[in-house]
Amino acid sequence: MQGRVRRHHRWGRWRRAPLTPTAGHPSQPATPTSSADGRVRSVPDHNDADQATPRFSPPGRFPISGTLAEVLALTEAGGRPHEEVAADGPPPPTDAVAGRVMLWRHMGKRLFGTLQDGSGRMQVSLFRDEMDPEVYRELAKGIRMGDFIGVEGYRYITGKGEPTLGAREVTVLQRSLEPMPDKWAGVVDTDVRYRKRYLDLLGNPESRQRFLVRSRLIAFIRRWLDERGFLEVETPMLQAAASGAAARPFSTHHNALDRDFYLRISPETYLKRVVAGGFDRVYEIGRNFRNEGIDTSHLQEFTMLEWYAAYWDYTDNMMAVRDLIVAALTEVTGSTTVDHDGVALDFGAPWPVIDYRTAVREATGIDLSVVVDVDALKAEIADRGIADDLGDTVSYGALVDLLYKRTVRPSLVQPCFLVHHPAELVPLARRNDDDPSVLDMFQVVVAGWEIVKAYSELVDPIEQEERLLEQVRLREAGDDETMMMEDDFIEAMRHGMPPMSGLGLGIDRFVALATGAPTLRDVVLFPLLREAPSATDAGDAAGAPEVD
RNA sequence: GCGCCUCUAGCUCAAUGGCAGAGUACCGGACUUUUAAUCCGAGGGAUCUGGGUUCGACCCCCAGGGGGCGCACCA
Repeated sequence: MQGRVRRHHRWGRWRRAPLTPTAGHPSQPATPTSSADGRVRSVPDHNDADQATPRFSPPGRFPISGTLAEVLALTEAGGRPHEEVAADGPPPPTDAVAGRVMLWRHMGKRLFGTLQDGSGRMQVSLFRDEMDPEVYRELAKGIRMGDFIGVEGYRYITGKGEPTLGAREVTVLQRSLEPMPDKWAGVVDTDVRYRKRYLDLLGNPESRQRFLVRSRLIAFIRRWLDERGFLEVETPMLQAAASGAAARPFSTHHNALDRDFYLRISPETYLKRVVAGGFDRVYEIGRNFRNEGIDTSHLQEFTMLEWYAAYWDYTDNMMAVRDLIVAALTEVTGSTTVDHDGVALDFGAPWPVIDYRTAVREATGIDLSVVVDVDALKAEIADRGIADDLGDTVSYGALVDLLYKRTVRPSLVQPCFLVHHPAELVPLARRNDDDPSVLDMFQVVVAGWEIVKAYSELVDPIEQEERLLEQVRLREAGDDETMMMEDDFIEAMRHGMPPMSGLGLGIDRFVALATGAPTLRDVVLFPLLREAPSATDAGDAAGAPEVD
């Protein structure tokens, strides 16, 4: 890495004399135009990287007849050998393609280049005998990796069987002033991969594939929900009270109102208000924000799917989400088995249903149906040496959660349903009719990752108010991850809410599992990072960011 | 926040405490079927920063910065 200031001293490539007579003169920009015979276009060049404006006027559009993948398929299907196609001289162009030059192999009187666009790659060729030799020379010497070009040409198959577009005209669309990533190794430095994601996408096909899968997966989920009568809605990200999850929020400030707001940690209570308004099935795919630590399975802003269905309970959601996950995996990967860190996760097999308190008892010997208050649970946890330093944990729910995460969750590898969490864990969930100390709730846990959380919703305004007041008491006692009271939400519930069940699915984690990505940062285009060191800071030279 | 690892040419990586190198990219040249083309030649370095030890530091020590992993926190 180097600072901007020094770059121009290193790079001689642009100090070369311009290749065309008019290319170097600002008042006479070398617009790429057809040469006299109308067959090939010349190569405009920059001759000085300090010149901010390119000294040619690249065309603003280039009509293509198809993507590289499309033209490649046509060529594969109908292409004939070059001797045959060009037996009576070079044939007229049949296709027009455009893309970034990834490889440029010059071999004297002919050259082969590889273009890349959003659909893939395709080889193009230039023959000196099929164009003005001077223009051929300019193209052969002037095009560099990273440049964008448009090629009009004819299809043929090379002797080695490679479908190729033989160029009759080449148009330089825009040039690259910076070098491309190593053409074999790509970008390896993770810092560069995250900060300059465009280079990662260009040079690392597996990264590109991951984001393709992400997009397809989200599109599939929308389609799946739309087909089942769900309506996509949007609810506020700026909220007066952060609610719907146990997490610390980011706060921000509205100037005109002179009032602080929180970035939402969950859309839950707003989506329930929408259901109260008569839209029986709604969903939202959007960003949630949580002010927490950074690791491979947590992001500060993450994408969550939440849906709510009136007249469903949590068992309806168990069936629905399993169907969705299996269908989505099949759609984007063609399989119901994914590899995670060398472990094959089989979503196609039955998902066992694991009772939360039973699992905790089997893992620790602590029976949560007997140990029901904070101090007793603390003592049990300390006695067994499961965790120390519990002094600042003030709520029973938080302790239970900690216990589970330490002892049970890591052992849940294959997809499973974890059900009937203790009632203290979620103040918005409905209690079980037979055992009010647990919730009608489940999570889907895979590889120790919670990818789904869902429950039958509490729609009784009286009980809801009581349980949120308990959260407020816990907050006053020092638990900073409780939910806040929302009078407006309670009021909506007092107007009446149908029985319903909601579900949340962590899109980032699902994508990471589907693509075998070891960290969530690999499935987010621009993950939050520390501030890049500034190029203007005295003494700095490493990792200088590209500010332009 | 704590611990461990890491940072060398644009990129990917070498270099017992003794003249900082290769591949690739870029620049010049050769080449009529290449596939990371090949071959010949040239240029390119505050070895992340600052301090220290030493006759001598990419290398050892201290401090700082970026990144990764683990722990903690959390979905």
